Amino acid sequence: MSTKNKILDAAENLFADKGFNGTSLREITSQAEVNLAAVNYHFGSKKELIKAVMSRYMNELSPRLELALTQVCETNSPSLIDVFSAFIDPLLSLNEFKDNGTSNFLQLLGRGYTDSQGFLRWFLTTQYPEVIDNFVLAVQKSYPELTAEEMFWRLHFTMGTVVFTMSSSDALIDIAKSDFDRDLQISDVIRNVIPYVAAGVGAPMPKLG
Amino acid sequence: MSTKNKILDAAENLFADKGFNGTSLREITSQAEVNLAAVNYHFGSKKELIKAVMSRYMNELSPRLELALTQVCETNSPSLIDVFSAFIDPLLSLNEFKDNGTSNFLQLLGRGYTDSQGFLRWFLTTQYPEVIDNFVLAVQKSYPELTAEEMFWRLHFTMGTVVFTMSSSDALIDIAKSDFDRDLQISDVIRNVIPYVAAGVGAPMPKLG
DNA sequence: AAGCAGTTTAAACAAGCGTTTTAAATAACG
DNA sequence: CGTTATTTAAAACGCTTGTTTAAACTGCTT
Repeated sequence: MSTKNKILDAAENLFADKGFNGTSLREITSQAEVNLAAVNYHFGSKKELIKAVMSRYMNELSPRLELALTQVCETNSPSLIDVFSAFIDPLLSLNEFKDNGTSNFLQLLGRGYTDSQGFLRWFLTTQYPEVIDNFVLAVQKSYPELTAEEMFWRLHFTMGTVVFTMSSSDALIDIAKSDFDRDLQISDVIRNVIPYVAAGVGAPMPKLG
Repeated sequence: MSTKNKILDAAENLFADKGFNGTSLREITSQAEVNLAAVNYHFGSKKELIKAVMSRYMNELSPRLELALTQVCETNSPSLIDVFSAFIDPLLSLNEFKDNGTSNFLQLLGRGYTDSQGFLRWFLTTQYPEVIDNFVLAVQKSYPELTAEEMFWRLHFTMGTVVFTMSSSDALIDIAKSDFDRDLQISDVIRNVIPYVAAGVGAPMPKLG
């Protein structure tokens, strides 16, 4: 395995676990068993390393997500459950791409929105806008009465639900084990959250105030 | 104003804005216009300062929330909208307690769940368990079919929605202004999120798999 | 007025951070 | 094989972090 990939793998796991600010380059390089200077040699800076970690996933996920959402749009009358369910397979496919891929990616997404004052949000929305566009189109098709403004709010609420849930999914899975004696995985958490966000996005439009 | 309170006020604003990890004691003391060592003198450590900032709000909020939720439980057949609406007044009352109180508190809550690897979650759930208990009781009253396990998940999803939304509420309000020409405040965001979370928690129980 | 606890101050501490620099080792290629 | 380019290695850089120290100052009581 190349030094570059060893760094990416170690960085990904540590970032997901402890956040970007909370992970030092020395932790990364010592877990990757490479020299400290290798990060700056291969990636230039910590910030560029973060981008590289995210890009590796986005480049894998983005086309699959685009395809799945396009297919949903082409069906006759997709429900919101259908729209959100379109995320399942592309997300779970990240597990074949890499161990713990799904979990890591979703946790990284969560970190990126709260750590580092939104620079990752900027990065994702400017580098991968078509993902959001496709998603908005799919939701519009299944809930045409939703105004653009309500849509904006509800999509952001959904982002919050998913991202927050995933960034603490390890703790949730632990609690589910101890409190309800359930052995769950990240895929179960994803399937669990879908009815929730679908109902949230599908809530009736509030009366005009 | 006492040094202690100057520190608490400055710390609160900076923590809400940049997170706990992202804020240094030197930033806090220079904004508070007190000496650096004053933090350790009055609070002992940065961690204790974080607790103090949160406690100041929780001690204000907790009894009001308890009262409001108890009152909802006493009504005949409360809807989930009623339950979540019970949060509005207690939360907005924090604005009288302090400028930007509501916004700051909710953002701090969000920070506390993602920064610092969940120590704040531990602190809140162990120090203020009655808030959660009351909330669970109220939800059970308005949706008795919900199993304890489903309740656990949905309450956590809700926490995620609210906490994430609030931690990025400033950005959301900016977007609402530029995209939809709306001048919103934190109270509008709260009112906006209620139908969403109420619908999410109220989603039909999924079929047994 | 002296003493004293409570508070504030400036300075220093040790540790960790991202990054850079140096030199040595390795690989690629004519 | 020899030369050039790439990659690794160890050390140091300058800076920031939370915390501690010891001295100075404050306002109050005896």
